[in-house]
Amino acid sequence: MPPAPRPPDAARRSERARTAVLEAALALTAERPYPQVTVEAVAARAGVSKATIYRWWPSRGAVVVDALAHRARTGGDHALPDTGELEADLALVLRAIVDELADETWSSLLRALTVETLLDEGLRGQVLETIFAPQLEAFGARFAAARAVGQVGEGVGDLEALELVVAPVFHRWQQGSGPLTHSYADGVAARACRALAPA
Amino acid sequence: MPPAPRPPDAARRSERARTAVLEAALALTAERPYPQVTVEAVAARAGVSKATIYRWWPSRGAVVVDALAHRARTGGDHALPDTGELEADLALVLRAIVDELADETWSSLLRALTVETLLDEGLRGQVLETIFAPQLEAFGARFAAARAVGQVGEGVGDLEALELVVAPVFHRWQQGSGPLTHSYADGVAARACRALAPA
Amino acid sequence: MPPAPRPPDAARRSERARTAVLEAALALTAERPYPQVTVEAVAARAGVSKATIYRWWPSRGAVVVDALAHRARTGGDHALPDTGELEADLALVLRAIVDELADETWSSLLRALTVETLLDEGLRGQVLETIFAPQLEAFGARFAAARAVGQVGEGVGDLEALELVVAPVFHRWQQGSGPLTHSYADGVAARACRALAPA
Amino acid sequence: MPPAPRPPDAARRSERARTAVLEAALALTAERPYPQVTVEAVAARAGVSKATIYRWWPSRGAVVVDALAHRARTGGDHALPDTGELEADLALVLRAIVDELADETWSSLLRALTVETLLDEGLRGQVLETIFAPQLEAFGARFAAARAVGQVGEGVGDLEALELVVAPVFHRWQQGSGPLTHSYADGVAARACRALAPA
DNA sequence: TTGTAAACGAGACGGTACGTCTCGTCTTAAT
DNA sequence: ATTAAGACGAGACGTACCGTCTCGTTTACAA
Repeated sequence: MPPAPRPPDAARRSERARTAVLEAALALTAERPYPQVTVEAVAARAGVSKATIYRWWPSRGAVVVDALAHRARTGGDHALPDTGELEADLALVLRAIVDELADETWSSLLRALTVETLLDEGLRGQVLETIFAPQLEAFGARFAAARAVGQVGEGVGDLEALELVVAPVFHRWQQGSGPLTHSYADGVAARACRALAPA
Repeated sequence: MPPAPRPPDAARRSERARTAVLEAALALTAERPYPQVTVEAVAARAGVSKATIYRWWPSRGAVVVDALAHRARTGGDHALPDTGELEADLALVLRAIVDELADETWSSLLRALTVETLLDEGLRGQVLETIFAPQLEAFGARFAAARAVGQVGEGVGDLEALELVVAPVFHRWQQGSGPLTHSYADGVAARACRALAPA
Repeated sequence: MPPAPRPPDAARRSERARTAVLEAALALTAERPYPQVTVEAVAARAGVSKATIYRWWPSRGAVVVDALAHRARTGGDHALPDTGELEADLALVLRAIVDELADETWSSLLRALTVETLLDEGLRGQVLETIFAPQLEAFGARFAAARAVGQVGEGVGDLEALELVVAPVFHRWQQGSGPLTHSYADGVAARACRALAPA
Repeated sequence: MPPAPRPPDAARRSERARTAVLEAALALTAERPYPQVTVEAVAARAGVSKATIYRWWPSRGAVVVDALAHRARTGGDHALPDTGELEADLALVLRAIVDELADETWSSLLRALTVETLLDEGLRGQVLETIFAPQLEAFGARFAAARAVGQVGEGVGDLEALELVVAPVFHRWQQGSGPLTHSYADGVAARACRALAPA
């Protein structure tokens, strides 16, 4: 067995380097085709040596996921609106999502994130925890409120409800199978609510 | 302008080479991590020179998409069962999909396909036409029958209906956010039918 | 055991690339400190890929040795002058050597060659065969003629005689222990002849 | 102009660290291929940080030269034997040199020293002063005695005489052009004395 | 304050895969 | 049946990154 390379000392880590790498990764991912987002390019853009990147992240994908997780973390709360009308609230959220997906910057980032999760099981888990879970929690809170006022039945779990709401939108975005408009968002919200309504 | 490289003569194309490449691509994609499915490896496995691959396909992604499209084409019909009960039929289809996704071979192929469509706009369109469209048509036919017997309302398009049915499953598969079981498939079918039912 | 990487096919080797590499190696070695003569720099200067260099040479040292051997090979004959007077002939040769050693270009090349032979046993043997041996032969021929006319005794081998003549000069060059002038060359030739003269 | 990094205060220098570095450098140089004698390795072996080495020595070569100079300094006197017979005394010395060169440890150190002097002009000068000059002096003393008893002529300087004696041996060692035996040493001594003898 | 420990920027290392380009060889379809 | 156009295999090539390494410097902590 090799002498087990001692892990780096996190206490001595340069915050400057860390931030520069994450920002460079985001910027490059947003502005060029993903295959051109190489570790080399990130290092150059960040003014950091490749060794520093490999010291702290195992792969390009890990950097990108970390960058997006970092942005998600610092991006403020994820709480859904609650006007008392679930369908209207969901429509609002879906319209926002649709708008984001229309933004080429955001779209590029999401594509990159998706590619990496498809290529690396570990990263998928990380995305699940750091990005997906908080969103599920936010949706769960809203669904709980809806259940309390009888807008959602008891038989459907939060995860299933969330999928009902967002999966069609992401599916369409990923397939390019149809337009992503506000009216489409409204329709998805309406259908989801019909499916979720108590029997 | 460069002298425009004369396109190869399709009439003289070696069917042996073509088949070998597609099969090698499928086999490699199924059996190893996708980044290791290189053109070089496909050529070696197929007993074909790299030049031959680049003569007929513009990229690795194109080979993989072609391979899967080929399999889809020759894979028999896509018609959905029609027992008169939409929900039961959809549940059956979703169970079959869930089973396929559980198969590591098929799962690998789908992951590779997804990655390529995310990285190349053109391939996404190709997948849409050669793989997605036939499935949409099959679903559309079944939905039409369901509408005829009043199990599906008039207000929902085929595409939206299809998304309602399959998007949650693929979403969960891609995120790894929950188990992909038969009972889950049944639940998705049930919720989709509630959403689709006439008002 | 790894699958033994098949050796490259020498028949297909690009003479252009080979020549460019050897010339670039010589040029760089002549014009900059030897540690800066990297494989990377040689490749860049030669307009050749690093892979090509590594395909055909195992190390930087091998390239440099090959380059110098190539130059020695194509550099014309090594025959010593023969005026009948051994001492005068040797003085002439040593003056030429001293002049070469004074040339910074040649001096750089020789330094590099020496470094590599010190670091790699195999290269030392190669230098011995391709560069040293021909010179020994040339000297040997002259010594034989000198022996025939009684200017050199029978008891001294060619190798020992050669060392007597050239070792002091190279030693002084390498140590920097004294000036390398024509009169010094004359002195060395004179002393060597006294040592070689028949008893 | 940068704030001119104050040179370290030699008075405060840790003798422990200095000794450990020099000894580690010698040990490593003796026991492994020279390219693997890195500053990192020396620091690790010496139980000293790299920064400490770079504070007191400008380069790896300087450490090695310093280490060998140190050993030479503390290695006792260099006086040559004087039995009244120059040739016998020189033969004795040359036999000792040949024995040393046969020792792989010593040979490794000398190879390293030679490499560094070839790569760095400054180090060559340092070696000349600290290692070569004392030896020249020792030889010079013996030659003076030999001149006094008429075994060496007046026309040959000490440096030239020294070269005549030792250069062939080092030349052969460096080239690997022939065996380094005691009888070879005797022959070199004999030839040198013939060359040095008064006219 | 010195020395240690370790992270850092720089950049060469040896190597993989890319996509292009000769080469001969072998197929193929139009003479 | 012959021929010639051209697809084929093989594989060397220039390019671009990979992930690792060493260098020499810098920073933060310990004695």
